[in-house]
Amino acid sequence: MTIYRIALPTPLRRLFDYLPPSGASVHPVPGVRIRVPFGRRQLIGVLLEISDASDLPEERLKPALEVLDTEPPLPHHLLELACWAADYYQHPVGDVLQQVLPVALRKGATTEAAPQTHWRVREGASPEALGGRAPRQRQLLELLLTRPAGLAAEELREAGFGSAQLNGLLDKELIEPFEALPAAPDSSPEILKEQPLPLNDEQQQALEEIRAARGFNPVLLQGITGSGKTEVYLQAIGRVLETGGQALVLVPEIGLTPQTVSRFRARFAVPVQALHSNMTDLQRLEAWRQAREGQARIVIGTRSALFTPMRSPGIIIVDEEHDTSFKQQEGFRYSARDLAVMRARAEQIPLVLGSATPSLETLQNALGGRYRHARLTTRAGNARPPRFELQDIRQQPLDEGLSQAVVTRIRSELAHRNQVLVFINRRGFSPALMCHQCGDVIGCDRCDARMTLHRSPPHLHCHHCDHQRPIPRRCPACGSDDFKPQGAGTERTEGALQRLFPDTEVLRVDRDSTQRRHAMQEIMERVNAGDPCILVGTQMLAKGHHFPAVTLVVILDADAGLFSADFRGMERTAQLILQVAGRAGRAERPGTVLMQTHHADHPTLMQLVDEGYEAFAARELTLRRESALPPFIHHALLRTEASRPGRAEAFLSALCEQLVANRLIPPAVHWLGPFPAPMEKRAGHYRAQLLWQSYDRRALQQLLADLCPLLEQLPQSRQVRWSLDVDPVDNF
DNA sequence: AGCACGCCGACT
DNA sequence: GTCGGCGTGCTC
Repeated sequence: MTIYRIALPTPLRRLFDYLPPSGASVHPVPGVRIRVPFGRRQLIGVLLEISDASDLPEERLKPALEVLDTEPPLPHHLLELACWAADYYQHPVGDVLQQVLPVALRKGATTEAAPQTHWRVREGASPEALGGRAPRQRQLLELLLTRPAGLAAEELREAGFGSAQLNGLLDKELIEPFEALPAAPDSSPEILKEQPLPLNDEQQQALEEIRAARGFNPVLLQGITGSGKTEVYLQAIGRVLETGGQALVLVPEIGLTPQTVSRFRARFAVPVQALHSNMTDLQRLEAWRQAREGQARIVIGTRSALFTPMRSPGIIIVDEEHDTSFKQQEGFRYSARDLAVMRARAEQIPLVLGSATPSLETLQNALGGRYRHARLTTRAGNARPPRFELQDIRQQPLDEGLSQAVVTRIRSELAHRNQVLVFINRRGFSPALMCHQCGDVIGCDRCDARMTLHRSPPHLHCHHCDHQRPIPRRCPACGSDDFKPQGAGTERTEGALQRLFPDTEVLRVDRDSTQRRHAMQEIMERVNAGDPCILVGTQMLAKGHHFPAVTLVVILDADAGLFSADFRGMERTAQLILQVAGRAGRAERPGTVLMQTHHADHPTLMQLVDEGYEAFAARELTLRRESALPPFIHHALLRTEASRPGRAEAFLSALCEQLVANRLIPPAVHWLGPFPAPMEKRAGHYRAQLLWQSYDRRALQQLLADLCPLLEQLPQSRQVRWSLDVDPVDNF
């Protein structure tokens, strides 16, 4: 008897047994997709094992319907990696495999190249027929005349032609569509399109570290902003391309800007594929396919691109490795950065983890000798790093959050025709609306949180559950109509600065102001024009873009992360401050970073400012070691939520009792809780959590493996939603 | 997760 | 009388 053991996209943590499809003679290899009946519907799963027996009686087994692949879509080691990750993150393997494959494949598309619409010039057609008008149509026609084999509609769109021109030429019967397989991208023998930049000694040293060992070779590339990390990436990739290899580049979610991609395309003559969020399912599939076939030589993408198969993997680069967007925050809570290490090991290739402000996890691995450590400490082209100043605002009068000293500095910078960046990590007008009569603050009905006041358009908005409502006329508690906004967000700061500097353009950059299509592009054009202006914004300003004409960066609320309940608060704050600081300045105009604070004598803040990130990180690592916190100890956080108060906590208590009763907790594992989540009520649900910790990863894994079946069996589990976060990046 | 079954309240 | 609320059970 032959049994197919299949991983299906359900939250059930097990494989399902099927009989081979009727009429099957040769059995497929594990890894192929199979369509099967499942209850009353059909699902596409991945064959993981072929066995000769099932735990179920044969009459309960159904035959599979159809094998969809002749060859597994994922190469063996990626399938293994996905299964390993399912195990490690305690996520159902069927769901993991589902997420690892391109959407189109989940829905049953073929991995073979699909025909696409192409356009070519009709026989005998000539540009003369167009006369003097329609210059764009003429350009398009001329382009097509140079390509007798035709061009894909896709390529034409990329070249800037739309349906207007195509329809125009079609109407005149000058061109015709036809279906064809996508052409393999140009495989010119040339690798470089432009010459590499000369490297300084540190960059040269870094490049040598990356090439120092054959096979798996993880390197932390720690380089301050502007030190030329990207040039090191490019040259490391160049070497890989020369020997026929491919490169995978992972960037944070906001980091995948057209500029990033164009820098790679400008350097290399080889095909560069970017996987970005506004591609259609079929476009993504085609990019994925080209990577798998080895045609795409460089693949750039965010977290999910980690699982892109490559025919000849040569190097993996994780840029801004400290960025938390590499960790998926729901469902399959994997860390693409950590799995990149696993993948590079499996594929025996070098891995570069790049950052100006490495995560303490990665830094500790480098300091402990598990990764090589290359440092870039000087800015390219003699540019000076920005100078930091703490602006003590204790007892100072503040005008809507702005101290007099800060206003004066902004004025002086603008007078020198420079640009100013004001960073405030809070959107909206003000984070709280208070009744001046009774002191009541308007809270969200569904969360233990205050509602943020927005002025454009005027409404109250809960940033935790997205609930919105109109601003009440009268205080719900006392009936007064005398409200006072408390604290400042970007909208309020923008208004205050516009009032103080009426002749200067104030540009706000946050999620709200950039929602409109091309809004960010328009702002960037204004800034790039170079005229004096003030940029006000959230951390959106800190990522992706560089502002060479900015000479003054003001951090309005440097205290915000200083006393966070999360032990990672200080690390995040330091990374954010340095990231914002790095946006400013160029060679001839060094930048200043002015930090408004009530804690100008805070030792950590002072150390960060005076001695830099590495000294800060060393101190922070000592604290973490002494307090038995990650990266020295390993965490797994069990989050629960229920619609009735107390249920989530009771569920966790019951779980603990069971675990203790069954002696399932290894001595090396300790736990904290259950306790209510820091914001107990959120989006109408009451939340509780339990934190597992251990110095011994294996012991922790052992416990987690026993934990999940128990969680599913607990009688309360239908009333409680739970999720397990292994190696959480925020403990909330 | 889906999807069905099943058993009690306010509607035409 | 039925439409539909969501508790419970199952998926090879």
